[in-house]
Amino acid sequence: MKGCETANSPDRGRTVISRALAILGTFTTDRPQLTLAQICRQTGLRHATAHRIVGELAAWGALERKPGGAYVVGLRLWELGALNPRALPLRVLAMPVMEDLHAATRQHVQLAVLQGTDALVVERISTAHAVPIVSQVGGRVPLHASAVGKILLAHGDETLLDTIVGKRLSRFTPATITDPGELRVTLAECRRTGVAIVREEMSRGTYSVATRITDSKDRVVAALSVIGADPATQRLIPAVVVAGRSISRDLRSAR
Amino acid sequence: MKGCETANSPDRGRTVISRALAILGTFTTDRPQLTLAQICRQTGLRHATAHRIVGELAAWGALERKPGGAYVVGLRLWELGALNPRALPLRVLAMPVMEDLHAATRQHVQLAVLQGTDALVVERISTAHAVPIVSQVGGRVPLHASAVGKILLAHGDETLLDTIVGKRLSRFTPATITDPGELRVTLAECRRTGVAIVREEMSRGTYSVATRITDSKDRVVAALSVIGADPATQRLIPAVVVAGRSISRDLRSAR
DNA sequence: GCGCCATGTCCGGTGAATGGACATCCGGTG
DNA sequence: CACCGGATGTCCATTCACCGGACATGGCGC
Repeated sequence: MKGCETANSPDRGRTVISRALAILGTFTTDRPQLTLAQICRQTGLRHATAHRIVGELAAWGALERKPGGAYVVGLRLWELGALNPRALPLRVLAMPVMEDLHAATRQHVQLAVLQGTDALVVERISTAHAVPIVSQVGGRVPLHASAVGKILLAHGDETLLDTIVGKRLSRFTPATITDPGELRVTLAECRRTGVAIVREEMSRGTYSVATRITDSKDRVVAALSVIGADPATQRLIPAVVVAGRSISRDLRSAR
Repeated sequence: MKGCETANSPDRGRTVISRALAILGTFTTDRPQLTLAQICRQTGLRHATAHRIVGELAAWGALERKPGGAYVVGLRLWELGALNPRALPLRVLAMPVMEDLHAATRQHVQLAVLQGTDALVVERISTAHAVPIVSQVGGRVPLHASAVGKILLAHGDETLLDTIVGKRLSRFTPATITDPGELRVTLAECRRTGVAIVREEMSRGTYSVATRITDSKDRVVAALSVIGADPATQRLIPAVVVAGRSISRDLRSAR
């Protein structure tokens, strides 16, 4: 490999594929549907170009056109995404255990994996009467302020931690850890105990505990958490750990 | 110059995007991971071309490289696919009701939407002790031999039915409907009653009933089914209908 | 009517994509 | 160990698909 890491950042992509991917990248949870004009503005592409690319993507099923004329991500992409081993296959294994954990605790149960510099929520079981929480399936939560995030960060690459710290630890509540040193101590604790505890660090009135999920080679591939409304949520640590190890075991025997 | 069409591909897509999509399209539930060489064989692309495109897709996160060298669909695509309104958002609304239906019946519960000429299973709740079934989340089931499929087909475009009938109705069991006329009668019945009943038409020993899920404009957007092990599964029709209407109502108020 | 904006279509110049050739790395085999 | 077949990775001159300015269409409000 040559020193060719200057590929993407300087300007917007020159290759057709990068443009197509840029178009796909404009779709987010906040903006799940876009018109052609919006896509043009977002990507900076000429409308003729965007029109052609979007047309091709839509013809294949990567995008779909709604009656109004707006585009949404196509079902075909969902189908494709379902093949990712850390998403749906993991979920299929984890779901029964998550149900058990939910039944035993009556609290939100979350499953997340590492995606870039965030934790991606792959599955969640909620109760209508439990604490309202912001996260959603398919959404992201910060690594330094969530229980699942801390687990993933603690077992992640050293450079990942540097990246996270490097772009400053954003504050959500007074309890959010924003000091790099303090974060490192906390993460070391996570590695030692295998458990992460978060007390109102992401939003007031929510407490959560998380544990790791490992694959057959003992690599941490996901994190499992329970989210409650009071500090006593800590008492659920044993339940979470049991569930986490159960999923890890299923994962081991499955592959 | 042009004399290089060689053997396999008469006139494959010549645009870059179509090639990239062709590469993505080679990933299926049967072949969730592929090496570069396999991708080349599948798509008929030169390895230099595939190498470059795959590299670009992987850099963006549409594909991921496993330790062994094989590629899998990237988590970023799952994240994108989660934005499709007929996939995850629908699922979020349907899930609580599906749980209820599952609790009340102790049978498999399935949610499917129309994708091309198949029914795509978007969500499923299973029990370890229930009938083993072939379908899986992210997988497809035939429109003419499954309960969810019949519902979707009955309310689909007229041309869709022509297409399905046109490429012959494949037989899975002696009970599978393979006669176009008989199928049309069955579908008319589905439209009239709002319920589809399937008795061992897809696999022996499985019986299922399905109902439709409609959006705020009364368009059928999905189908909900319960799958049991004996003909008495029909007694669950009222439960399925109630659940289906409940989801439809939630769908109406949500958007 | 008229302007405004979004979408859709066309065509000539040109630079990104192609694919043949070469290089490297690995596991199997005589 | 030398050899081989197959897979991955890299390079570069040729050329053809892509780009984007320009024009056409269609809806909406004034």
